[in-house]
This record gives sequence, structure tokens and C-alpha cells, in this order.
Amino acid sequence: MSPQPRLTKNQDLVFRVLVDAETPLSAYMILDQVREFGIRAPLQVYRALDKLQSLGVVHRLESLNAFVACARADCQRHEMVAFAICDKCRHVSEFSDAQVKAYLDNWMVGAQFLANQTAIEIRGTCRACTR
Amino acid sequence: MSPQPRLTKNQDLVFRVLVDAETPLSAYMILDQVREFGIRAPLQVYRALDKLQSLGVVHRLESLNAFVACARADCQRHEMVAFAICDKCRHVSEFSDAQVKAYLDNWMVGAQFLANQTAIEIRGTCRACTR
DNA sequence: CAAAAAACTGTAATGCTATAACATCAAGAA
DNA sequence: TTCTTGATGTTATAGCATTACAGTTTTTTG
Ligand SMILES: [Zn+2]
Ligand SMILES: [Zn+2]
Ligand SMILES: [Zn+2]
Ligand SMILES: [Zn+2]
Repeated sequence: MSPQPRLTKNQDLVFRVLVDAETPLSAYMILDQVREFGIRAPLQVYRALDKLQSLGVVHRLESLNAFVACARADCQRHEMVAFAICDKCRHVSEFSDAQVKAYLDNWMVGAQFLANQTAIEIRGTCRACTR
Repeated sequence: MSPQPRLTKNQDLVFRVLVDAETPLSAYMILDQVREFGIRAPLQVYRALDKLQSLGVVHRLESLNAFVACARADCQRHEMVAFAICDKCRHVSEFSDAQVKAYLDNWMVGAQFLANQTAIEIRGTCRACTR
């Protein structure tokens, strides 16, 4: 579960909170949970989050302004992942679809667009909340 | 260019600013431009944006916290659209890919996830900024 | 038409999200 | 060791979005 390079104290604190959480958390929610361990300012959380994102072990959900621990083993290799976010229970499913990636890549080649990062976020209602 | 139901004064002001803009605009940037026409508070802009989004003539770019006028003719029919956002010149290309939609829909059927709204945002460098 | 419902407006205050600027410290490479 | 890189701590500030309340206009409908 832990990434290759040893995490610093702050990075580890933030990472653990995200791994334990069952829903995505905002930076300020994380801050609330790490205050008791000595972190006092938002910037300390954001810096840890930046590092964790660059390691591929945390993802930012753009449509929520929130963060989740990666649910997959191979996101370090910068795949294209998608998120299905339940608006009722806030559960997030992370998945990757090679076909979707191929079709988007195809569009980018045609448009001569050089992609850095792709966010795919589906908002809706999960199976458990539908029944 | 104008949507079916007649827009109110505030909605029309906000919509015109977005249509004229060549880049996505934040709500506060829009506010700056409509102050001279009597709009004074952020909430007035957000309310107009909400309506314009529900009409399908404006889209929110989640990864920028910003808004763009729709570049297509048929977004009222709630298609799945994607955005390629240039991080250098901020130009946005809106496109729709039926195959991407088909594959994501397929995943959702398998997961029994009921989608409301899908955001696909590709950040990178456009053709003009690469050369 | 008149009453009721729905949609839109205005304003102030507040809350949430993110970064700038500056000083300091710790670890690893040359 | 000296230099460089990355991490830390703190304060202040910038940027994005909503709550709450009051009033008005427009549309529906009996
Ligand atoms: Zn992942
Ligand atoms: Zn759910
Ligand atoms: Zn559109
Ligand atoms: Zn560009």
C-alpha cells in the first residue's frame, strides 16, 4: 500500500487519512484530522497532497475539489483513469478503460493536441444507492 | 446563437460575456465585466450561470473553476462532451466522441451506475502553442 | 380576471478552497 | 564540507461559492 520513496512525516500523515477515509476528503477536512498530529496550516496539507499526487498514490477529484487515495496498483505509470462518484453516498469507484483512452488519444492525434493530464469524472448514483 | 426560452436581463448579460470571450472565464471575471450593467454581487452571476448550464448553452470546466459558452449546436440534448484545454493559451476545444460515450456507458451498465453528468477534461498544449 | 405558484432579483454576510511570500531546516550530492 | 534540493512552519491574502433573508416579476390556473 505504501509507495516506493519513503514518505516524510507530513506526507505520511495526509496519506494515511486518505487511505482510511471511505469518501473523498477536501484539504480542509484532512487538515481537521491531522491537527492533532502537529499540522496547523492548509499549505502543509496542500504540499503533501501535491507530492502524493505526483507519486500517483492520490488523485484529485476536480468536480468535488477533493482528494482520494488511489484504489489501483499501477497508477504510478500515469494511466488514464476515470472516476464514478455517487452523489448520494459519496462512494468513488476508480476504473481504467483502455478503449476510452484509445479513442481519446485518437482525437488528440487528429487535433494535434499534446495531453498532459486527463480527468474523467462521472457523477450519478451508485448501485447500492439505487435499490 | 440564442437559446429557445427568452433569457432574462441578467442571464443575457452573462451569456453575452461568455460568448464574446475567447477563453473560459471565472464567475468573478464575468462579474467584473457585467458590473457596468448593474450586476453587483457574485450570486447574481452564479444564478445566471446555473440557468444557462441547465439550458445547455454554458458549460462548467471543473478543472478550472470556470465557464465557457457551448461551442456546439446540440448540447441541449445532454450529450457527453469532452474539453481539451490548452494550459498555455487557455483555448478550449469542445468535442464529442460517440465511441468514448459508448465505452463509458458500457462500464456504467456493468457497474449498475446511473450517470447524471460526465466531465471529461484534457489538459495539455494545443496545436498552435506546440509549434 | 384574481389568487396562487414559480421563477427571478438584490444585498449582505459568510464559508470553503488555494496560493504568495518569507524564513528556516534536513538530507543528499559533489 | 559546501552546495543544492526538497521539506517545513507561519502569516496573510486571494479566489471561488453559498446561505439567509426580503422583495419583485412572470406564469399558471381556477
Ligand atoms: Zn489511481
Ligand atoms: Zn451511493
Ligand atoms: Zn456544448
Ligand atoms: Zn494553446
